[in-house]
Amino acid sequence: MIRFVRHLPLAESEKRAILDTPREIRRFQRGDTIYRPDEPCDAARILVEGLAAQYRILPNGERQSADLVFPARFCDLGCILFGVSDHFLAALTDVEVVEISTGRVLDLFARYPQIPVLLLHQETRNRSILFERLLSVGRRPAIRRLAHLLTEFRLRRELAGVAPSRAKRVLLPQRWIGDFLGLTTEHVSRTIAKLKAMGLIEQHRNAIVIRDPAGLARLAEFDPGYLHPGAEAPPQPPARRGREGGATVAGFGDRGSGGPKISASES
Amino acid sequence: MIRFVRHLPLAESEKRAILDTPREIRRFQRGDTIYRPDEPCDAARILVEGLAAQYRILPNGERQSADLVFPARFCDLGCILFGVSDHFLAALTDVEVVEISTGRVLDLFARYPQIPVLLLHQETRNRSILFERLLSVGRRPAIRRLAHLLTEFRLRRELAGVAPSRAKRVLLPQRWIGDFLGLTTEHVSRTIAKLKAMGLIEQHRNAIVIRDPAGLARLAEFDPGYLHPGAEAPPQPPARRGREGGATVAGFGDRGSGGPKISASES
DNA sequence: CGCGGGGTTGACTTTTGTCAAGAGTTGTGG
DNA sequence: CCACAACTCTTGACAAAAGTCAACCCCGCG
Repeated sequence: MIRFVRHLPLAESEKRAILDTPREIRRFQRGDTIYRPDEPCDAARILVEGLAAQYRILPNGERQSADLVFPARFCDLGCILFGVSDHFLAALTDVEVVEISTGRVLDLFARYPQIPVLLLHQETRNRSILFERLLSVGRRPAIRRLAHLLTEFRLRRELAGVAPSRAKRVLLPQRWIGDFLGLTTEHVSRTIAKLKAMGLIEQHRNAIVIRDPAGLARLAEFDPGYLHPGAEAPPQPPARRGREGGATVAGFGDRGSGGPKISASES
Repeated sequence: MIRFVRHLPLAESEKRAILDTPREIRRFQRGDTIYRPDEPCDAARILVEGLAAQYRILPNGERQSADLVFPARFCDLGCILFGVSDHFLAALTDVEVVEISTGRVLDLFARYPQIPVLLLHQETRNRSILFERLLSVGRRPAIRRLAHLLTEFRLRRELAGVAPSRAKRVLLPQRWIGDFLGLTTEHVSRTIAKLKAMGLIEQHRNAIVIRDPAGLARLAEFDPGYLHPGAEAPPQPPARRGREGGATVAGFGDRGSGGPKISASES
């Protein structure tokens, strides 16, 4: 149930502390709104199980989604740091969320300085992903946008440990795909049809299955660098101090630099 | 020169430490590329003077810009945290950048845990701003996009301490405006013309001057919440509890901890 | 069964992009 | 100090991408 803590790249003592922190589990079903920006908000929320999507709305009701939230991730730092969240969170599947009160989180920050650093990593990566989404929406034509989104989600699921075969299935209502890509559902539907006609994907019921990951990535001109693949999930044993003027920080030892490259085009 | 440190919401000892850290100043002129994602990168870069823009490019050369970098801000956390930066930084004016080697920055992190927390704040806000940009590009028509961008920049400059009258002048090539908004320069030009015709802005040479800030904000359906205005510049935030040097996270003292109960899942 | 929520399809509209030419500016060197 | 080159911005005619509206299909479900 709190298995998610195990996957964080933190030292044992830090995990201990998190596990010892009082928390509350809340469950939601697919389609529920987990939180909204206009509610008071005094707890950190961490997704434990399921999949959720962050989005904002316009006065006319149009929605734009920024990103998916995967398990073991903070849903909204804004809530602890600013006391408000700046978006809606929707449950894309049945979902479990852990809540830890803001006060306790800040306490953890103070006692375990590695935690803010970890979050800083995650937030920096989150911003990078968002930047890439903006690039898609701003400059790529619909078909590439879609190819890119599908490739990104597949890759992120793999990086999070999902088996490649499973990661090739994307189960996401077209309405949501449109909200990620800034497209209408009609256009999403037509675009999916094109991808299908090209033999890059197939559809089973409401799921998209990537048939040719490499081809899809090529069409998307996908460059995985922005995901900072090296910095992902693999539980990182507590680090000893690095050499060279402290080139590493405990817990994030040798992330990044020179890091492992993931080719977008594996098949 | 390092006046920028004074504006950071940190304790004196922390500012001292930053000031005592060896660093290097580099200067660039308008139009220069300050860094690119394909270069090795082993230092944190903090903008001291001037204005810069972060952008990514597509293989065909199209650009999408994410955000402006204002003075006293880190340009790219990715560089220290992951050893690569994921974007280009262009100097929009003549610019001064301070570089502090990654090793020393990580050392500062370790010795002054408030610093990562401060950066976490900034990065969370940065992501929020980026989210709003995505909302613009994905869902708002060109004229609102532009109105929104102009309003955002004006407001952010005011929040950073620029006099309102000065903040109403936006000096930004249309090429860049297009890169922020995902539009071509031709379309930007036409859109500016419309805003002008509506009496909301005027143009003097290459500068746009906001004539009717309220009207422009209204057209943009601008809601400033995403800027987290409370969390901005004011050097010493209100610490209601422990002062300076203690157990509280500078400026984030005690946000509501005694947890009100949350209602269970809604439908 | 009949209902409803996705998803699909087609005809048509609107927005934005493309291409091309021209007008202002700015800066530079002769 | 002028002339010209190099930008940047503007404008127009046209093309393409994406949106709108409306009907319809397909299933799963009560």
